[in-house]
This record gives sequence, structure tokens and C-alpha cells, in this order.
Amino acid sequence: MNTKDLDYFKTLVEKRNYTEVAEIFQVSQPTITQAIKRLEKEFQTKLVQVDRVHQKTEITRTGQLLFQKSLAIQKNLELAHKEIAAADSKKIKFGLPPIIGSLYFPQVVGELAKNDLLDKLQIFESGSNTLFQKLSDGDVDIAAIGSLLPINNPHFKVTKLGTRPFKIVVSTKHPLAQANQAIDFKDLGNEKFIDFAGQFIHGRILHDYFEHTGIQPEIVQKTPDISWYKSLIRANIGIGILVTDEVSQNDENFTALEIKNPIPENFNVSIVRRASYILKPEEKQLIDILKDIEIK
Amino acid sequence: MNTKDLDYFKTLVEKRNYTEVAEIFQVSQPTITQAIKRLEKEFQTKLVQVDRVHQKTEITRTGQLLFQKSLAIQKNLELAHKEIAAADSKKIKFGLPPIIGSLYFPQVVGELAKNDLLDKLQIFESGSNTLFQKLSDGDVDIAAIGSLLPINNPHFKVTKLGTRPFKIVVSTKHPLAQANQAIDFKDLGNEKFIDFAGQFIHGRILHDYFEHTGIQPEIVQKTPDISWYKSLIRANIGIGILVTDEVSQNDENFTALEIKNPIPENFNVSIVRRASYILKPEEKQLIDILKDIEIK
DNA sequence: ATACGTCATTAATATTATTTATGAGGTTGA
DNA sequence: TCAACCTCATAAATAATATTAATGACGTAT
Repeated sequence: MNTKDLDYFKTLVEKRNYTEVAEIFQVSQPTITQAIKRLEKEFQTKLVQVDRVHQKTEITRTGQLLFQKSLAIQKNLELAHKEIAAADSKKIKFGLPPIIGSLYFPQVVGELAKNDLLDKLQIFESGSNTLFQKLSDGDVDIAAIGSLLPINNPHFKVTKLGTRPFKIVVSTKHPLAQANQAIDFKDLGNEKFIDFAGQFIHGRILHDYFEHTGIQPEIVQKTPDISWYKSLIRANIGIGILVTDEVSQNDENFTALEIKNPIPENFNVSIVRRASYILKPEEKQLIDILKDIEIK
Repeated sequence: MNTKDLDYFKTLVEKRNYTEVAEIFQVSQPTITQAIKRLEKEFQTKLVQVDRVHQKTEITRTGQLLFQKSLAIQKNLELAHKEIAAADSKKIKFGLPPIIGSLYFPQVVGELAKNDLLDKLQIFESGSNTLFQKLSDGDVDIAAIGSLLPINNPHFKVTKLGTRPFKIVVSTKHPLAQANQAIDFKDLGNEKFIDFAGQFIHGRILHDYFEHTGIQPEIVQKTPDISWYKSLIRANIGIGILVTDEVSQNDENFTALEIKNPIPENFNVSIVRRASYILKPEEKQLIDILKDIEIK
């Protein structure tokens, strides 16, 4: 079967006009008619139903089924072309969410530079959802992903880097900092909280905690930026949650408190790639280095 | 591009021998040589490297990339054939895990029979993992799935039916049945538990509870069958967890107790189908009926 | 009625895939 | 070392397939 026939068919489904499709592909109109006939013979079914009376071209259910498959096949061919075209390049198309970039990357920059990988990295900064899209489309080949749940999708290969618990963070001036012991989240109903704006995983987690403990504390501020968030906590405007590493050890204005009875949602950091992708040597090296960061 | 070339290539990658591939497809050997050359020209890359000295045929990295895509394309074509071949049949290939079958189906059988759907159902009983595989392969077209987490995979369309909490179940003879009030899981450290054998979601949940409360109670029995499980509880051999509906209202030997501070993992029941599948009218009707069951 | 738009049909032609025949490169074993 | 053998490549001939040109059928619009 010729994929060109699928191309014709796909465009016919979209345009519903044989003549127009022929013009688009710069071929004669009977070419399209014959291509559809070939497909109908191959699949032993009627794909297209021309209704002259109502002047419309209908796609049968089997036609719609084949259309869906044509899309997938085209996407695969496109991916093959993209991947093969980029095969000689030493560049690594790497997706990196800003949070992970600022959290974990400082730790590895040295090692990456030592292995001559730093200038090969072509970094695409986006949120996790966008990165999954970019992975699917072949716009990035490897991505670091922060997720609440372990990623479980046979179309992706996942290398787990580590899991970090969320902690309550308070200013050192805050009463809770004095006690400095594990905290039951449900005892925080009367505290003032700083919330996260935008697509932050942190925000989801914070609200999951609210929901599962049934408390409804006051939200005094909302910010889309982690460093703002920290500043607000330091200034004791309110309290919040962060992943351990986001609180640097020697920051005297901060106290991070463990949560008693934590919900089973942690911040999972993983390296994700398409299951159908074959790594370049440089990419293997990169993943090996990332795997070796001990996430403390 | 002709998909036959991809077939030849795929088999060549597997067999690493042009002559053998030619024999398999009952064509002459140069046919295979030319097919590979066509692909190499199309993708502007060397796909296969014949090493006469070491007597082996190597597949380049770009060859491996194309191989992966060939697999996916073949799978799509196969799916198209399967779906289209089954298009005229009124049968609904429906996947149903035994637990869900026994839990929710009694409620809808009447409605299904009324709409003449019951005899159209071709039921495949398997666990969720197997069902996902069968969905991918086109062996079933629609499946009911019980999962702890909402299903989030762009290759599937999901219709959520409902979410059920897990409860502690004890025999009426058990002391906890007397109190008959919500229970904190971490207070159950000294109880005897019945565990689940096999792939039951229930088993995972039970152990998640153990882990998140930090208790390590005694496991007195392990069973792969829900009705055995119930019998053991009724006989007061130990206590366990079940989804609400699994405990029939009028069963006097049972008490179901709510869990205080539940973990955010519920038993989610969903109807799942391939994203690329187009429903038959009967299938649409089935889903509409299932959606309307109010899961109490 | 006539002109026009859209698709189907058919035979002729162009393109593409396959085969036949042969050669090149290498191994194996007497 | 040389003949026999295996495997793949090359080239020209042939077979198979896709495309076109020419035309007709069916319906709408004016």
C-alpha cells in the first residue's frame, strides 16, 4: 500500500472535494478517484460516499476509522524524517521545566561541562504538559519532567531520578519555627498561606492537602514565581510548601518542617523520552550523568 | 512511499539477511536490495551496513529509528484492518474486569436487555493491565477499567463513571463493629488483616495504607478471590478493605467503616476506548447507559 | 435549454517495482 | 590455492502499477 494514497485520502476527508485535492497535490482528478478506489479495494469497504443530490461528500464510519489511522501513520513518518534529519547533529534537544532547571541543574553543570555536553544542550524551557507535546512531536528528544505521579505510558521511556517530599516552610520568625518538629497539616487551619499562581505542581499539592485535611486556611498572596514565593515566606507574610531542595541549607530566614501523615504525592523527577527513540551516544552520556546526581 | 518497503525493511532488521527476507516474501533477492535503496534515498541516510568481513549485517542508528517507526506504522495498518473488518458486526468487544463486572453490572443488566444490547456484548474478562493491552491491539474496543488514579493518556478516550472510597470491613462479631464509627487507619496496627493475592487494586491500596500510616499489622490470610475474601471477613478471621458497593446493604455479617483521613486513592471506574476509534451506534448507546448508572 | 461543477470510467502513457542474469567480495574446506 | 559456496550489488528487461487525457454521467444554477 502506498502512503501517498493515505495522504490523498486524508486531504479528501478534510476538503471533501476530489478536484480540490487533485489541485493541492498537482495531479489530475482521476488520480484521486483511483487512489480512493485502491484503498477501498485494499480494505474491502466503502470509504467515501458522494451524495450528488445534497452536494456533499460523506465519509463512512470505516472511512473515519481509516482517517484516524492515516493521521497516526503520517505522524510516524514525519517523526522518522525529523529524527533521521537530526541524526548527524551533535545537539541534544532537551526539554527542561524552569523549576527543575533551577533546582537540580546547578548541581550538574560542572559535570556536564567536563564531558563537553553543556554546549551540545539545546534547552527548551516549558511546563510539563507542553514538554510531553514536544516529545510526541519530536521537537525535543529528551525531557526532564516533574510530576506528582510516576509516569506510566507505554509511549514513553522513563528514567526515574528521584522523589522529593514536600515540606511546610515558615519564616524563622514564625512560631512554628521555634517548635521545629514534624507538623500535622490539619493543625494549620488558622495559618495564613501563600499560594502558587499558574501551572505549578506545588499549587496542586497545596490544594490537595487542603482538601484531604478538610481545612480552609486564608490565602494572603498568590505568586507565579518561586523566588517571590520564598521572599514572601521569609518576610513572614504567610507560610507555604516547597520541595526540600528549594530551601537552601544555609538560609537563616527559613525553616522547613516535615509533614506528619503526608499524602502519597511527592515531587517525582524523571527523564522522559519517546519509547521509539534511539539515543545518540551524547544523549546516553547525558542521562548517565543525570542519573548519578545523588538527589539528597 | 510504499509500506511494502517498510515490511521488507522490518523483516530485514529482524533477520539480518537479504536472501532470507526475499524467501519469506517469495520475491527475488534484488527486490529487497532495491527496496532498502529506495528507503535510503527517501530518508537520505544509510540504513543497513553490510560487513562482509565479520559476516554480519548491521543496522545503523537511523535504521533503528526507522525500524521503530515501521513497527508503529504496521500496527496502525493492522488496527485499521481489524476495525474495518469488524465494522459490519453488531457485536461490541467489551473488556470487563471481574470486580467491576460483579459490582456494577447487576445494576445495568436490565437496562441493557431492554435496549437489546445484552446479546451484542462480547465480554472479555481480564485485569486492567491486560485490558489496556487488548485495547491497544484492537482485541477489545471498549473497556471498563478500575484504577486508583485517573487515566491520563492521550491515546485513550476516557469517560469517568464514578469514584468509590475504600472502607474498612469487619465482621459484625468484631469489636470495631460495635463502635460503628469512622476509624483512623493508624489505630489498626494490632488487628489481623486479610490480604489480596494477585493483581487486585485492593491489595495495592491496602499496602499503601500500611505504608502511609507506618503500621505493620499481621497478615493472617491471602486470597485471590473477592468472595473468599468476604467469607474470611464474615468468619471474623481478620479484617480488610473493600469498596462500599462490595458490601451488600442487607448482609448482616458485615460492617463497613469509614476511614478518617483517607489517602487520595479511590477506586475510579472509567470507560476507556482508543482515541482513534469511532464508536458504532450500539457502542454509543452502551456508553450512554453506563454513564447514567448513578453510582451511589 | 445551456453552462457549469463534480466525480466516474476507460484506454493510453508514464512511472515504478520486480525479475533475470551476472558479477563482486568474501568464507570454507579439500 | 583453488573450486564451491554464500551473500549482496548492479544493470537491463519485463511486469506491475499509477497517472493522465479524453470523455461521459449526474446534478445544480440561471
